[in-house]
This record gives sequence, structure tokens and C-alpha cells, in this order.
Amino acid sequence: MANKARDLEQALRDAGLRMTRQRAVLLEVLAGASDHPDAAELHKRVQARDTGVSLATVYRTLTELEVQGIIQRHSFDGASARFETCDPAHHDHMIDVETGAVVEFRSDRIERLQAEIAAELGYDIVHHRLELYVRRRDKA
Amino acid sequence: MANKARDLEQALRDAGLRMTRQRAVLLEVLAGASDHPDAAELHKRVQARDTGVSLATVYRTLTELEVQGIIQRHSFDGASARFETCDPAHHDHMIDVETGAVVEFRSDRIERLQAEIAAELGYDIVHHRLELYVRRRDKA
DNA sequence: ATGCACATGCGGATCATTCGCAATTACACC
DNA sequence: GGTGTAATTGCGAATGATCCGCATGTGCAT
Repeated sequence: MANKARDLEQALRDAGLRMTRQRAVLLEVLAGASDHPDAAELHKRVQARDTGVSLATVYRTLTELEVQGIIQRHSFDGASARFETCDPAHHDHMIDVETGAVVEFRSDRIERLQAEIAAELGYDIVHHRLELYVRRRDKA
Repeated sequence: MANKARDLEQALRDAGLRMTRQRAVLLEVLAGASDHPDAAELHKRVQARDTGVSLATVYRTLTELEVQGIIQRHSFDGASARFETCDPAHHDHMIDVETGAVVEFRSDRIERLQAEIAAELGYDIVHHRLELYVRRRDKA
């Protein structure tokens, strides 16, 4: 897993987008984020490396990256959108309602059931969203 | 299914809220809505019965009703929030990405799997959100 | 009936996000 | 290494959804 930022840059170039200074910084930040930051947080992190990047550009680039399928945008419970790079494998989210921490998980069985349900009603799934809002189980 | 509006009124009163002309109309509209309207749409329907109800009041009342657990607020994919009265039975949503239509469904198997997954990671589910964004299957 | 806390209606305020537009700049081509 | 052109950027202003402040109105317990 050498350089994730490089992979993102390549993906961006492959999508026919130009590599700019501001995009490079944003990609580095995205590559280094293990959490799920929102646009304002990303902007802050980007500014820490290069003060010459506007929030508008962060938004524009995030939108572009999302359209190109390079990153994903999540809107948990009506708050501002949060982003993450597209992992090779799809996953859903579990949000700890007390700490706000996000845990990723995946269940092929659930995925299969979803497809079945949609099919029964005559639909194909374009994408889905499964979020479990949880609380750490009381340890006795 | 006698008078749903009456039930809502009772719930509102039981919650210690006052019954006003504007709330009565909104409750009637909510009781009669089989779809999942947003605040603007609800306001429009309310105005059709009584022009003297402001959008701010619709918002305030919807928020109050949600807090009291009388209605539910859903935020599908970053669009404006949509509301529905709380049904006795929980259900999830399937949103037609082309028409915006919402279909309700429920799968006990999925619910069970969700609980299992959370339990495995040491969590209890507080609530969840499962949305399938779908497209009508091409009928050959 | 009466009072007063709760509601309402405005318009203005927020918050996240987007847009218009003029100034830059990446990158293909020479 | 120049050059041209279309993609990008940075502002600040525009949006759209939703909420707030405050003065006025009104349910409802007494």
C-alpha cells in the first residue's frame, strides 16, 4: 500500500481532470485521512499545508471526485456531508451515537437480501445506504 | 383506521402541546398523506385548506412532532427532509432515483443480521437506516 | 371570564453548498 | 521552451433548507 495519494492522482488524471497544486494537496489529505472528515475539516487540513486553497475549490474538487467515483460522500443523520476515499471493497457504517465514531462493516448476506427485495418489487439497486446507529453494549 | 387525524391530535395533546388551528390542519394533512412529503409540500397542502399557516410554523410543528415521536423525519441522499407519521411497524425505504417515489419495505432477516453484526462488535443498535436507491428494471 | 405561558408570523439569520465571472494555469502541440 | 485554449481557481454573492427573534395573538387551566 505504497502511496495512496499517487493512486488518487492517477485516478484523477485517468478521469481526464487536470492536476493542480490545490488538488494535489487535497488528495494527500484524503489519502491520509482514516476518519470521515467533512468539507470544512478537509479544508482546514488542506490549509495547514497550503494556505492558498479556497473552500469553494475543496467543494468543487470533492464533487468532481465523487462523480468520478474516486471518493464517496456520506450524509449521516442530516449533518454536513463527510467524505472518504473509495475502498476497494464496499462497506456500510456503524455510528456510535455517543462518540460519533464510525466503524465500517460489511455483510454479503445483507447485500444479497437487499438485491432480492428490490428484484421482487421490480427494481434494480443503483446504490444503497445502511447505517446502524449504535451504543456500546454495557459490559455488565 | 377510523380517524388517524384524531389519533395524532390526541398524541399531540398527550405530549403537552396545545391544539391550534394551524396544527390541526397540519395533522390532517399528515394523516392523509400516503407519500413522504417534505416541509414545503406539506406547507402547500396545508395552505390549500387554510392560507393562514406560515412555513415557519410548519417547520416548528414538524420538529416538535418528531421530538415527541409522533412523526418521523427522513433525509434521503442530501435532499430536503421528508416526513411521515410513525407507523406501528418499522419499515425501511426504497427510493426510485428517477421519480423520487418512495416504496416502503421490511425484512426481518435483514433486521436480524444487523443486530448480529452489531452484537459481534460489542454494540447494541439504537436505530438504523436502510435505504435502497433503485431504478425500475427495464421490462425488456 | 382571565392570565400567562405557549404559539404564530413575519423577516432576517444561519449553515452548508453552489455559482458567476474575471484572472490563472495545466497541458497538448509546435 | 513558447503558445493557445479550455479547465481551474478565488473571490464574493446567490441558493435553499431550516431556524431564530421578537412583537402580537390565543389555547386552556383555574
